[in-house]
Amino acid sequence: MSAADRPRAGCRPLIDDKWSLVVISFLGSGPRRFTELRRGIDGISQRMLTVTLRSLERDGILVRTIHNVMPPNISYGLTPLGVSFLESVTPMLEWSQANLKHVEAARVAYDAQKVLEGR
Amino acid sequence: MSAADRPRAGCRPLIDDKWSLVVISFLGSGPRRFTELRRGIDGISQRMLTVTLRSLERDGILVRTIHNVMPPNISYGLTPLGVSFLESVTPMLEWSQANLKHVEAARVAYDAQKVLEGR
DNA sequence: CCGAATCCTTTCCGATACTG
DNA sequence: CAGTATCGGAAAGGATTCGG
Repeated sequence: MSAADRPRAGCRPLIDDKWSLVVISFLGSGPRRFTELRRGIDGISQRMLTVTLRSLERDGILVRTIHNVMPPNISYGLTPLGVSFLESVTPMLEWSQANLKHVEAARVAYDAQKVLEGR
Repeated sequence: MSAADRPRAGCRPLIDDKWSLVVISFLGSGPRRFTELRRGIDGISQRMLTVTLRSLERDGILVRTIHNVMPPNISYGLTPLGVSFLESVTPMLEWSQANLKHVEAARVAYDAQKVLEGR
Protein backbone atom coordinates (compact mmCIF):
# COMPACT_ATOMS: atom_id res chain seq x y z
CA MET A 1 0.00 0.00 0.00
CA SER A 2 1.44 3.36 -0.97
CA ALA A 3 0.98 6.53 1.03
CA ALA A 4 -1.27 8.01 -1.65
CA ASP A 5 -3.75 5.16 -1.30
CA ARG A 6 -4.29 5.81 2.37
CA PRO A 7 -6.56 8.37 3.98
CA ARG A 8 -4.46 11.10 5.49
CA ALA A 9 -3.10 10.42 8.94
CA GLY A 10 -5.25 11.53 11.82
CA CYS A 11 -8.60 11.06 10.13
CA ARG A 12 -11.23 9.65 12.43
CA PRO A 13 -14.01 7.19 11.83
CA LEU A 14 -17.45 8.82 11.75
CA ILE A 15 -19.07 5.89 13.51
CA ASP A 16 -16.95 4.50 16.31
CA ASP A 17 -19.06 3.88 19.37
CA LYS A 18 -19.60 0.57 21.08
CA TRP A 19 -22.91 -0.55 19.59
CA SER A 20 -23.32 1.21 16.26
CA LEU A 21 -21.38 -1.32 14.20
CA VAL A 22 -23.24 -4.22 15.74
CA VAL A 23 -26.63 -2.62 15.04
CA ILE A 24 -25.67 -1.69 11.48
CA SER A 25 -24.37 -5.13 10.63
CA PHE A 26 -27.49 -6.64 12.15
CA LEU A 27 -29.62 -4.46 9.87
CA GLY A 28 -27.55 -5.51 6.87
CA SER A 29 -29.90 -8.41 6.29
CA GLY A 30 -32.96 -6.16 6.17
CA PRO A 31 -35.15 -3.90 8.33
CA ARG A 32 -35.91 -5.04 11.85
CA ARG A 33 -38.23 -3.98 14.66
CA PHE A 34 -37.05 -2.66 17.99
CA THR A 35 -37.70 -5.87 19.85
CA GLU A 36 -36.04 -7.98 17.17
CA LEU A 37 -32.91 -5.90 17.54
CA ARG A 38 -33.06 -6.10 21.32
CA ARG A 39 -33.34 -9.86 21.29
CA GLY A 40 -30.93 -10.39 18.42
CA ILE A 41 -28.07 -8.31 19.78
CA ASP A 42 -26.45 -10.01 22.71
CA GLY A 43 -25.76 -7.82 25.72
CA ILE A 44 -27.37 -4.57 24.54
CA SER A 45 -29.63 -2.82 27.01
CA GLN A 46 -32.87 -1.20 26.00
CA ARG A 47 -31.40 2.17 26.77
CA MET A 48 -28.32 1.72 24.62
CA LEU A 49 -30.39 0.37 21.75
CA THR A 50 -32.58 3.47 21.85
CA VAL A 51 -29.60 5.81 22.11
CA THR A 52 -27.77 4.05 19.29
CA LEU A 53 -30.79 4.00 16.98
CA ARG A 54 -31.42 7.72 17.54
CA SER A 55 -27.81 8.57 16.84
CA LEU A 56 -27.70 6.52 13.64
CA GLU A 57 -31.01 7.98 12.48
CA ARG A 58 -29.60 11.45 13.06
CA ASP A 59 -26.52 10.57 11.02
CA GLY A 60 -28.66 9.43 8.10
CA ILE A 61 -27.44 5.84 8.44
CA LEU A 62 -30.85 4.37 9.10
CA VAL A 63 -34.51 5.34 8.85
CA ARG A 64 -37.27 4.80 11.35
CA THR A 65 -40.52 3.80 9.68
CA ILE A 66 -43.91 3.73 11.38
CA HIS A 67 -46.20 1.18 9.77
CA ASN A 68 -49.88 1.98 10.19
CA VAL A 69 -51.09 -1.55 10.21
CA MET A 70 -52.90 -3.31 13.02
CA PRO A 71 -51.24 -3.45 15.40
CA PRO A 72 -48.97 -0.49 14.49
CA ASN A 73 -45.27 -1.24 14.46
CA ILE A 74 -42.00 0.54 13.90
CA SER A 75 -39.09 -0.77 11.89
CA TYR A 76 -35.51 0.35 11.38
CA GLY A 77 -33.71 -0.10 8.09
CA LEU A 78 -30.45 1.05 6.53
CA THR A 79 -30.47 3.98 4.13
CA PRO A 80 -28.31 3.86 0.99
CA LEU A 81 -25.73 5.79 3.05
CA GLY A 82 -25.95 3.12 5.74
CA VAL A 83 -25.54 0.33 3.23
CA SER A 84 -22.45 1.99 1.75
CA PHE A 85 -21.04 2.40 5.25
CA LEU A 86 -21.67 -1.25 6.06
CA GLU A 87 -19.87 -2.24 2.88
CA SER A 88 -16.89 -0.12 3.90
CA VAL A 89 -16.61 -1.72 7.35
CA THR A 90 -17.12 -5.26 6.15
CA PRO A 91 -13.41 -5.88 5.47
CA MET A 92 -12.58 -4.81 9.03
CA LEU A 93 -15.30 -7.02 10.51
CA GLU A 94 -14.04 -9.94 8.47
CA TRP A 95 -10.47 -9.22 9.55
CA SER A 96 -11.60 -9.25 13.19
CA GLN A 97 -13.26 -12.63 12.80
CA ALA A 98 -10.33 -14.06 10.90
CA ASN A 99 -7.65 -12.78 13.27
CA LEU A 100 -9.30 -13.19 16.66
CA LYS A 101 -7.07 -16.16 17.46
CA HIS A 102 -3.91 -14.36 16.33
CA VAL A 103 -4.65 -11.39 18.56
CA GLU A 104 -5.56 -13.54 21.55
CA ALA A 105 -2.34 -15.50 21.12
CA ALA A 106 -0.34 -12.26 20.96
CA ARG A 107 -1.96 -11.11 24.20
CA VAL A 108 -1.13 -14.35 25.98
CA ALA A 109 2.48 -14.17 24.76
CA TYR A 110 2.79 -10.54 25.82
CA ASP A 111 1.37 -11.19 29.29
CA ALA A 112 3.60 -14.24 29.75
CA GLN A 113 6.63 -12.20 28.80
CA LYS A 114 5.70 -9.50 31.30
CA VAL A 115 5.47 -12.10 34.06
CA LEU A 116 8.91 -13.46 33.15
CA GLU A 117 10.32 -9.96 33.36
CA GLY A 118 8.85 -9.67 36.83
CA ARG A 119 5.92 -7.35 36.02
CA MET B 1 -24.26 -7.70 -0.89
CA SER B 2 -25.67 -11.09 0.03
CA ALA B 3 -26.01 -12.39 3.57
CA ALA B 4 -23.29 -14.97 2.98
CA ASP B 5 -20.74 -12.25 2.18
CA ARG B 6 -21.19 -10.57 5.51
CA PRO B 7 -19.62 -11.47 8.83
CA ARG B 8 -22.29 -12.90 11.05
CA ALA B 9 -24.40 -10.38 12.91
CA GLY B 10 -23.13 -9.41 16.31
CA CYS B 11 -19.45 -9.80 15.60
CA ARG B 12 -17.37 -7.11 17.17
CA PRO B 13 -14.32 -5.25 15.96
CA LEU B 14 -11.14 -6.29 17.75
CA ILE B 15 -9.84 -2.74 17.80
CA ASP B 16 -12.52 -0.20 18.60
CA ASP B 17 -11.24 2.31 21.10
CA LYS B 18 -10.95 6.02 20.59
CA TRP B 19 -7.30 6.35 19.60
CA SER B 20 -6.13 3.04 18.19
CA LEU B 21 -7.25 3.63 14.62
CA VAL B 22 -5.66 7.04 14.55
CA VAL B 23 -2.35 5.70 15.84
CA ILE B 24 -2.37 2.77 13.43
CA SER B 25 -3.15 4.89 10.40
CA PHE B 26 -0.43 7.32 11.48
CA LEU B 27 2.05 4.45 11.58
CA GLY B 28 0.95 3.32 8.14
CA SER B 29 3.58 5.54 6.56
CA GLY B 30 6.37 3.97 8.61
CA PRO B 31 7.74 3.66 12.16
CA ARG B 32 7.62 6.73 14.36
CA ARG B 33 8.99 7.77 17.71
CA PHE B 34 6.85 8.55 20.74
CA THR B 35 7.23 12.30 20.41
CA GLU B 36 6.51 12.25 16.70
CA LEU B 37 3.23 10.47 17.41
CA ARG B 38 2.39 12.87 20.21
CA ARG B 39 2.97 15.89 18.02
CA GLY B 40 1.43 14.36 14.91
CA ILE B 41 -1.83 13.21 16.44
CA ASP B 42 -4.06 16.14 17.24
CA GLY B 43 -5.67 16.08 20.65
CA ILE B 44 -4.08 12.95 22.10
CA SER B 45 -2.73 13.24 25.62
CA GLN B 46 0.55 11.71 26.65
CA ARG B 47 -1.26 9.28 28.88
CA MET B 48 -3.62 8.03 26.18
CA LEU B 49 -0.76 7.65 23.73
CA THR B 50 1.11 5.47 26.22
CA VAL B 51 -1.97 3.40 27.02
CA THR B 52 -2.87 2.97 23.36
CA LEU B 53 0.65 1.98 22.33
CA ARG B 54 0.85 -0.63 25.12
CA SER B 55 -2.50 -2.09 24.17
CA LEU B 56 -1.59 -2.33 20.48
CA GLU B 57 1.78 -3.83 21.31
CA ARG B 58 0.01 -6.43 23.45
CA ASP B 59 -2.35 -7.22 20.57
CA GLY B 60 0.57 -7.82 18.24
CA ILE B 61 -0.42 -4.87 16.04
CA LEU B 62 2.80 -2.94 16.55
CA VAL B 63 6.30 -3.50 17.89
CA ARG B 64 8.35 -1.31 20.17
CA THR B 65 11.98 -1.15 19.11
CA ILE B 66 14.80 0.25 21.22
CA HIS B 67 17.61 1.60 19.09
CA ASN B 68 20.97 1.60 20.86
CA VAL B 69 22.38 4.58 19.10
CA MET B 70 23.51 7.83 20.67
CA PRO B 71 21.26 9.16 21.93
CA PRO B 72 19.11 6.04 22.40
CA ASN B 73 15.63 6.21 20.97
CA ILE B 74 12.52 4.10 20.78
CA SER B 75 10.36 3.65 17.72
CA TYR B 76 6.97 2.09 17.09
CA GLY B 77 6.14 0.32 13.87
CA LEU B 78 3.34 -1.86 12.52
CA THR B 79 3.79 -5.62 12.47
CA PRO B 80 2.56 -7.61 9.44
CA LEU B 81 -0.61 -8.20 11.47
CA GLY B 82 -0.90 -4.44 11.99
CA VAL B 83 -0.43 -3.75 8.31
CA SER B 84 -3.14 -6.25 7.39
CA PHE B 85 -5.46 -4.64 9.92
CA LEU B 86 -4.78 -1.19 8.51
CA GLU B 87 -5.60 -2.45 5.05
CA SER B 88 -8.89 -3.84 6.33
CA VAL B 89 -9.93 -0.53 7.93
CA THR B 90 -8.82 1.62 5.04
CA PRO B 91 -12.17 1.40 3.18
CA MET B 92 -13.96 2.59 6.32
CA LEU B 93 -11.53 5.45 6.85
CA GLU B 94 -11.94 6.49 3.23
CA TRP B 95 -15.71 6.26 3.57
CA SER B 96 -15.55 8.53 6.62
CA GLN B 97 -13.55 11.13 4.75
CA ALA B 98 -15.74 10.93 1.67
CA ASN B 99 -19.05 11.08 3.55
CA LEU B 100 -18.26 13.54 6.33
CA LYS B 101 -20.30 16.24 4.60
CA HIS B 102 -23.23 13.89 3.99
CA VAL B 103 -23.39 12.89 7.63
CA GLU B 104 -23.05 16.45 8.89
CA ALA B 105 -25.86 17.52 6.55
CA ALA B 106 -28.06 14.69 7.82
CA ARG B 107 -27.45 15.81 11.40
CA VAL B 108 -28.38 19.41 10.63
CA ALA B 109 -31.54 18.26 8.84
CA TYR B 110 -32.48 15.95 11.71
CA ASP B 111 -31.95 18.64 14.35
CA ALA B 112 -33.91 21.18 12.33
CA GLN B 113 -36.80 18.75 11.99
CA LYS B 114 -36.81 18.15 15.73
CA VAL B 115 -37.04 21.88 16.37
CA LEU B 116 -39.98 22.17 13.96
CA GLU B 117 -41.75 19.39 15.81
CA GLY B 118 -41.23 21.33 19.01
CA ARG B 119 -38.52 19.12 20.56
C1' DC C 1 13.09 11.63 25.57
C1' DC C 2 9.94 8.13 27.21
C1' DG C 3 6.78 6.83 30.30
C1' DA C 4 4.83 5.45 35.04
C1' DA C 5 1.78 7.09 38.83
C1' DT C 6 -1.58 9.88 40.97
C1' DC C 7 -5.58 12.68 41.15
C1' DC C 8 -9.74 14.25 39.59
C1' DT C 9 -13.50 15.24 36.22
C1' DT C 10 -16.38 13.70 32.59
C1' DT C 11 -18.81 10.41 30.17
C1' DC C 12 -20.81 5.98 29.71
C1' DC C 13 -24.07 2.71 30.67
C1' DG C 14 -27.07 -0.66 33.25
C1' DA C 15 -31.02 -0.97 36.40
C1' DT C 16 -35.30 0.60 37.37
C1' DA C 17 -39.61 2.81 37.02
C1' DC C 18 -43.07 4.95 34.22
C1' DT C 19 -45.89 6.41 29.64
C1' DG C 20 -48.86 6.06 25.19
C1' DC D 1 -44.66 -2.83 21.76
C1' DA D 2 -41.65 1.06 21.84
C1' DG D 3 -40.07 3.94 24.02
C1' DT D 4 -38.68 8.20 28.03
C1' DA D 5 -36.66 9.73 32.59
C1' DT D 6 -33.69 9.37 36.30
C1' DC D 7 -30.06 7.68 39.15
C1' DG D 8 -25.65 5.73 40.70
C1' DG D 9 -21.60 2.99 39.85
C1' DA D 10 -17.95 2.11 36.54
C1' DA D 11 -14.86 3.34 33.18
C1' DA D 12 -12.46 6.67 30.24
C1' DG D 13 -9.60 10.25 29.87
C1' DG D 14 -7.10 14.86 30.93
C1' DA D 15 -3.71 17.43 33.93
C1' DT D 16 0.08 17.12 36.58
C1' DT D 17 4.04 15.32 38.79
C1' DC D 18 7.90 12.39 39.14
C1' DG D 19 11.68 9.07 37.49
C1' DG D 20 15.04 6.53 34.41
